Amino acid sequence: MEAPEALAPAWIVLGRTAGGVEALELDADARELRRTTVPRTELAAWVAVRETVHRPRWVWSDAPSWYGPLLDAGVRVARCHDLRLCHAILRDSVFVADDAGLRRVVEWDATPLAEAVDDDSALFSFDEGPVGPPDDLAGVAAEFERQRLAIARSSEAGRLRLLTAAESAGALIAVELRAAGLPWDAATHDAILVETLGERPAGGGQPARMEELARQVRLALGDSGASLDSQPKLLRSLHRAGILVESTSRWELAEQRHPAIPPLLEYKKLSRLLTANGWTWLDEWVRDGRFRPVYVPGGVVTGRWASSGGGALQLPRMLRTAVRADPGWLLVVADVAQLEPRVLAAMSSDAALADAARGRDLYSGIVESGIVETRQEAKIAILGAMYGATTGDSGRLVPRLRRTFPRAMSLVDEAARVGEDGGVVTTWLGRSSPPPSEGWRTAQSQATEADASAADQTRARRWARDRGRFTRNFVVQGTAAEWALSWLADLRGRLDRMTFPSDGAEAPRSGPVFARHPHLAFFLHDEVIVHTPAALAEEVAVAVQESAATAGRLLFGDFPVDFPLDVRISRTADKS
DNA sequence: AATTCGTCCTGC
DNA sequence: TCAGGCAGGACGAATT
Repeated sequence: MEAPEALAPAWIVLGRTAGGVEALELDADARELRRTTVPRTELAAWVAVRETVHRPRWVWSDAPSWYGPLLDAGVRVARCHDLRLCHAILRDSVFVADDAGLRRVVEWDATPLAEAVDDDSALFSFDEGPVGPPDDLAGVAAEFERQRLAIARSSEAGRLRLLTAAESAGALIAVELRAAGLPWDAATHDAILVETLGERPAGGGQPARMEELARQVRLALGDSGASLDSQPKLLRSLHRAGILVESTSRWELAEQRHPAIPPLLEYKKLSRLLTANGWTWLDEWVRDGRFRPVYVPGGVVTGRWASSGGGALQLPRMLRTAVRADPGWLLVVADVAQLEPRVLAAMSSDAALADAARGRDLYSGIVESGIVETRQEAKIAILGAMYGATTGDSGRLVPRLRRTFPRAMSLVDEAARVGEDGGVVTTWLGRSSPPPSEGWRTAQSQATEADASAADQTRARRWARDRGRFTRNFVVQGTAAEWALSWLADLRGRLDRMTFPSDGAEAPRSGPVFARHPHLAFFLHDEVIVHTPAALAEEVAVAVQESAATAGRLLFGDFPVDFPLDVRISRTADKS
């Protein structure tokens, strides 16, 4: 080999120069081994060799800008450290006491890359500041050293290592998900649209069924010119017809008894489908049989992913039959049952809640424990506990949970108290909530002064409770996101190790990089879809389960909580 | 004319 | 389906 084993790099830091790329190879203790300049055109091949020989952790400013082009060139890597994402975590984490100067470096507080990339004007504007983090080797290596030290000096170094590794794995997976795409059958989608909306109008105008429904509504209202697409105008038309609603929202309309209401509700439903996921969406987002949304790891304060473009977070259920595996391939669709309460049980060491959850539907387990009558009650009670409900059925049921699951409830109650007091809360692995805004703190301190008005005090209390609900949910939602990232990262590794049957299915349309392995095709909070050669589908289904168990052990050790999955093997991603 | 705000609906 | 957390996107209306 070209590099002697003794000099095998554990880390390779990449930075950009005018003509190409500079690489700094480091050993396991981050001591410098070599510096190399690589012409841009040779980067993919250079990376491929080192990946094959050494499997280093690639250290770069951000995964999309580095890994996107590498993947396009057919090169995958196993591990990376995404400095931009990890900076955001370490900057805010209360587990970082000695930050090695990390919090003083503002240039790494860049806007999420997807925003910068999507906004063409940012490329040409000079007054909006940097669109991305620093990218020269000196700047990148310095930030890496700060992050390395910040983690190493933390009393919770193990958790932060896990979190930064999981976050970085997520960064790779997000790029790969976009490159692979979700197999999408445009013909099925079109058939659903035609069946639901009616034929697509040739020369503009509305689909046939919507047109007919609109006619029925106008007839029933006795208002031939009624506008159904403008909320204020529709509201006025309804009032003129004697339908005295305060809004045009579905639940309020549904309470009314009037012949115009059923066709109006149906019209609104169809209108929603047409505008959000109609033919325009299909033309714009589905190419070559793939839906390729932009995933934004760490895009949500809690650590959940966001998405940008295509509405990947809101694929309507009725379109899931359009998600269709390539010929000879299958989809393995898996989601976790009640992830968040299970995570809560584990992080609070609440054995009673873990018992109620074990091996079955958690809500049924709570019913069996006797504190509520029905599964539905159990569900709204648990959701109320995690979201901070104080009124209604949910708020009424929460006190019962407090008696039966005191440890779990005190964890979320304490998180809410800290938030109301202006404090910071932290997930299991160390992602901390942002501190309260200046305006929030000002409102709180003003409300305690002698001349504070009743309105000031009311507002301050409301804002305090709002923030308490946020921090209450933050610890659970954020830790669930950490579990999900661990699940995903472990699964990715298992899928890569599976061998493609040589005489098996034809290559998928996902591109050459994904032609030889089952690969992740979709991820949303607690659900994954794997696109796999049919012969490997059973093996993939097992791997998905094993990865869930591994994620549980990785985060919570031996604490006896399980994470049962609903796993389906199918041509489509239909939910039964 | 361009940008921001508010409403509504989808997902977890 | 209301309450109670986190999102994205479309659209019309209001604002600049």
